[in-house]
Amino acid sequence: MNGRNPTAERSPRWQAFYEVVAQIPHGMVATYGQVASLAGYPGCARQVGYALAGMPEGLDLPWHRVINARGQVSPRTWTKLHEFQQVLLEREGVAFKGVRLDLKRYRWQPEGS
DNA sequence: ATTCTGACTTGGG
DNA sequence: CCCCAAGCCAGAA
Repeated sequence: MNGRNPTAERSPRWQAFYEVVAQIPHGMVATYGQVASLAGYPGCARQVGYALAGMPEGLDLPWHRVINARGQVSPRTWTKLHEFQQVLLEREGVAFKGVRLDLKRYRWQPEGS
């Protein structure tokens, strides 16, 4: 199913997810679970993907920098956006090894650690 | 109110 | 490395 913009704006959780995604630096990536935790909602990884699906088009978010824990772009069910997503990442200098990328190398680590 | 589904994660085998 | 079950939230029927 697809998202609806209105719900995104009245849901504080989705709002928090967007805030985190917006902070992912160029050339780096974060997993859904990571975004969820940083947003203050650990365990809600699924909701992150759900929120991004309903992301307003006007919103300028680096949604392509969010991938799954396996280090690969999550395939969409009804669209080919995953292909586009990989292109966008490669364009930022992220190298894919087949369908995956090296998470240890490209994973975003906020504020030292 | 109940059921199903989805851009997921994690732990075990 | 792969596959499976459970947990998770929100929206649609």
